[in-house]
Amino acid sequence: MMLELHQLIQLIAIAECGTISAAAEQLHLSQPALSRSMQKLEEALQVPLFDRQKNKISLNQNGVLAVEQARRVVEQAQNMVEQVRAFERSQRTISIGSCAPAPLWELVSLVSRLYPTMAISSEMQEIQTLQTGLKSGEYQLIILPFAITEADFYCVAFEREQLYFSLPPAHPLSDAQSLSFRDLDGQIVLLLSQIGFWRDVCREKMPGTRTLVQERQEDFEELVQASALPFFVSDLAMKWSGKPENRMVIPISDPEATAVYYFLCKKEDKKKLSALIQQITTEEF
Amino acid sequence: MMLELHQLIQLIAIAECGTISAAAEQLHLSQPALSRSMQKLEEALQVPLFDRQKNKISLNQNGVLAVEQARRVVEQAQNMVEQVRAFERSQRTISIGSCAPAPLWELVSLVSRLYPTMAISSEMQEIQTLQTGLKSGEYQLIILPFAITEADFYCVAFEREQLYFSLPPAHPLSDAQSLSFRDLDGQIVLLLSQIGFWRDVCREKMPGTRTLVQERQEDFEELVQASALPFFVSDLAMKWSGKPENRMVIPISDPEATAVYYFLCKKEDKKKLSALIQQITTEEF
DNA sequence: CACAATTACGAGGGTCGTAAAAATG
DNA sequence: CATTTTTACGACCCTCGTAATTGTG
Repeated sequence: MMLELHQLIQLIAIAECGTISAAAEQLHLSQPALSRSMQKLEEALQVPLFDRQKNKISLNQNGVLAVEQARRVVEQAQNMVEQVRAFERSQRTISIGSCAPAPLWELVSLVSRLYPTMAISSEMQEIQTLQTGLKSGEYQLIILPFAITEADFYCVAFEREQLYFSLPPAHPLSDAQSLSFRDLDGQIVLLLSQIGFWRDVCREKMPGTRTLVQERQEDFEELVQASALPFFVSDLAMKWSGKPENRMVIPISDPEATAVYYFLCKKEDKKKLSALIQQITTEEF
Repeated sequence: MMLELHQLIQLIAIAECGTISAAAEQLHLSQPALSRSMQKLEEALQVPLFDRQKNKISLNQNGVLAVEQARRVVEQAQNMVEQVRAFERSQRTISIGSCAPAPLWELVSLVSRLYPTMAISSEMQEIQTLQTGLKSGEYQLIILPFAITEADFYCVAFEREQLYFSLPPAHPLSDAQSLSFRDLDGQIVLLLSQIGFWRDVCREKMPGTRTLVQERQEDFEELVQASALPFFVSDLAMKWSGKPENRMVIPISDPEATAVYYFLCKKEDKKKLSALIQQITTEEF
């Protein structure tokens, strides 16, 4: 005779339900089946767990202890299942964290082509979170707007993004060859919420600006069409989605309007990601 | 599908044996049965655990993690079995510790009459060990040669033992009415090894005496018959085993030759042992 | 060719559910 | 009389072992 997990789960159910009948129902099992199963458990333990009166059954002191112990065993087993599943999942997914949306467009497409069997999970996060996440293994690779030198990290330039103002033709500054953040500071500007670290740049360089932040892409598009408000575009955004219609696109001259994205991964993962790294370092962006 | 303990045990066996065949043999199982069982396990976990080459099987990374986790689960389960069994055993046994053999004769017989369903385990131990053992629950009741007052303990006098010298008639002191330890100090004395704290009394009161210590009762009896050496008896010993033949029995006058044994148990156990305590406190010894 | 793993298949053991019995409030 | 537990019994699922297949060193 062998102790089995399902018996422990049943024991716990009985402890929680009070009667065998109730527990059997909860377990989608017939009453007699559960009754016999508990007899088997007592047999396996070689210890009586219940006080049996013809009509009623209740845990004796052994039973109370056994339930307590069984909870630990079952918890440990559930823990095992979770851990193994999580590990397996992590084995076949590449988690990407980025400080901005644009690099993901290129990177996700690249990764999915190079590692077609892998699942890809990508998200935007605070720069600090990205770094600790890379260290902890939450991310296999991250995109930062600057290079960092850390012993465990491999770091290489990935691509460049240039920010532009998008202005309606009627806008007083729409014929400028170039503008700075200051030129539009104080005006109302349309913004998408999911723009990562650009949000911080915006706050810093245009502190007097009221921003209309749109959560949803569609709402943003709607407002772009309907309003004459300025907003931001970038070379990468236009490469992927095209130039905004009926708009003047004017480069922003501040150095902060140009981002160079760096690709980072753990050095121990360099081998696994070698195909990707090769692609990045050789490809022309 | 349900994770089961026997599958985890099998997984561990495979990890330890290296091949399914070897593990199957160790588990007294056929090779195909074990092979299928592991397929079921992978199904239950929804995670592949093995690298399968037509002819060879080996744990993959998931498998290595799973084995590690499985060990914990199985260990926890074994631990559960042990704990529950130990508890059950402790429930139906009364453990008695004594500083000397004589009180056990009466006490064990008393306990076995009063609690016929209980198993009795009795042993002699150092006084210090007895006290800590009572506190830790290793003993339900102990016998000490003195009373102690401790908050958690219930303490009551149990019985009295008076020590005698047993001398051959030809011994120079054999006609004395009474003797002290000093009177025989320096002579050779026969001793049984299992006499508990009397051994300490002996060492202290007769420091110059060489003792011939016999481990086995039969050897002791043999020497008693064959030699003319003095040895000890007590009123309780004589009550249970009779007077030694062809010997003079002479009381020892030192106060240390009289022991008053005290019965101690945890106050929380007083109720369980009430029948015994009633017997002890009312009975005349 | 010995050895290892998987697949196929029939036998047997074990567990299930239904039905019945016994006991209790 | 409803509720709860246990026993009895037949059905069925599941796992086992044997045998056969495939592949490897």
